Amino acid sequence: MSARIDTDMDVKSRPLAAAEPAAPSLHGELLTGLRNFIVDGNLADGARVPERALCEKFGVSRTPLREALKVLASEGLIDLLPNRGARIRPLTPHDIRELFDVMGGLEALAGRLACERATEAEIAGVERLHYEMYGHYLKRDLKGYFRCNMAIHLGILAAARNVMLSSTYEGVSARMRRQRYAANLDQDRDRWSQAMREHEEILDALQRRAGAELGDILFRHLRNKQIAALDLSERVLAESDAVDDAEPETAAG
Amino acid sequence: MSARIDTDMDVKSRPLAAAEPAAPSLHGELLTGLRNFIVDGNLADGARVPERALCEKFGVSRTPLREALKVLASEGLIDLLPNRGARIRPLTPHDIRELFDVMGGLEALAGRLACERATEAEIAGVERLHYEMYGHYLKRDLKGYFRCNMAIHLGILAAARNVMLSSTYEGVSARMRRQRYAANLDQDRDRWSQAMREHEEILDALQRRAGAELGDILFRHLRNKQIAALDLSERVLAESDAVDDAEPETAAG
DNA sequence: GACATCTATTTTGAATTCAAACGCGAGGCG
DNA sequence: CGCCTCGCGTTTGAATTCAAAATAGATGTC
Repeated sequence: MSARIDTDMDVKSRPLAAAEPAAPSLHGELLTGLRNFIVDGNLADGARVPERALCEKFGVSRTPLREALKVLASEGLIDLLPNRGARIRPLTPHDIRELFDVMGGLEALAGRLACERATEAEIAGVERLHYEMYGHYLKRDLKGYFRCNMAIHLGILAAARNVMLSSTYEGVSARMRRQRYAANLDQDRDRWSQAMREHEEILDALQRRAGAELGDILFRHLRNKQIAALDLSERVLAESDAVDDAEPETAAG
Repeated sequence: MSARIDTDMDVKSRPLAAAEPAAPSLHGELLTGLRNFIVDGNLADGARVPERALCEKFGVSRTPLREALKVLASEGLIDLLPNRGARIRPLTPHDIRELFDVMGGLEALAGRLACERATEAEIAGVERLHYEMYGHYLKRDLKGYFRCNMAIHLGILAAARNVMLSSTYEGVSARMRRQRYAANLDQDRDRWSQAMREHEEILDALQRRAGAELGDILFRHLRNKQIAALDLSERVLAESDAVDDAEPETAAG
């Protein structure tokens, strides 16, 4: 349980230090900047989004800023309460479960498509990263391990050659990135070696171009990550999720 | 060939008939209304989105309308060209392929989750719909068939109990709905009976709660739909998609 | 007669403005 | 003493305004 779990703390009280004087406001510049600002955790969970302050920070008036907020709300990063402004959307354990499952579905899809479309070079690239990651695993180098891990998943995503998948993935990824449950693999050796074994299977299936199989492995891989992450987050938050399986959801309105 | 393929025709010349005087503009009302307006095909592919006219139609000023346009652009329904306004985003065959694959991934995920979480009643509901659909198939009742088909897929989605999955699905679904390649099943008996057989497998796997298997079937089901749709769309458009496999996509920026 | 250039009008993007809703605090009441 | 109500400043949501960019039209040239 390292630092970096602050769910409600001082983060928000930071005076929004005036960064660069804001570039000439290229079309999507503001949106991206604002999204990064939020994803990077500069605002605490549930905190009000200070419209005024952000206008100054980004050097724009409220009109374009509110446009960006609307987009971020549609992406699920913030909540927009009528007449009560925007707040950072806090993720409940239930939300996290959902996000991991969706992520698992997207990873599975990426794996399947990658098996159909990856070039030999791309597969070789993943293989190289895999062994590099294995090295980090042996040395218990968590940082290097994570870097390779992410590169592998991004490599598979890229090999899937599907722009819409990539952008959907990026959206989900952004929401998860806000959390940073830097899975405590170094504490939990079993999980780490299990993850490593799963990665062996991933590489194997990719090399055999066994799409359905790879998809299945990737989904389960994410499931296991989810379990580890929730285990951690629940241990930390000790926040019951009673409402969880309550609402059957009528889906697509 | 039936009607309803108009890709470029008179649709746009419609004078934007002033509909209802626009409700009291509940928070997301405008956005939803505008999205439906576009999804329903009231504007032709590539057509300019007439800001001014829509303001009148919905009874709002340009500010909230532009906010809505930004959101729709982020959803991929329209393109927003700097200083040149919004246009309806036309889907190339390449886009359609991507959409179908993503849809397949989402359906697969829904199926997998449904196997974990569906109640017996929900499975029974899908079973009922399945046999009703089979009846329509025997009678060659395309309309009834489609209705049941959609209900089955929505039923599985609902049983997956994942709000984020549902909303992602809805987003993709909306983009596809604009196309309406009312798959010419009545022309293509082979495809129709193949689809019916696939649905037998879907029901079977769901009843056995065989998640991975159901996911696989659903993905392939969508793949086959994709092939049929593209076959149709390409036959109609005769539009080459040369750029297709060109751009490897660096994914997640 | 076709093409290029310059001007007027329209459209876009963003700031400003304005009314309504909210939230906080003081004062009044039970 | 605690709770409720009223009023004031602040914040929000949306219309209006304004400058810059683009489009269309007119004019001149080759």
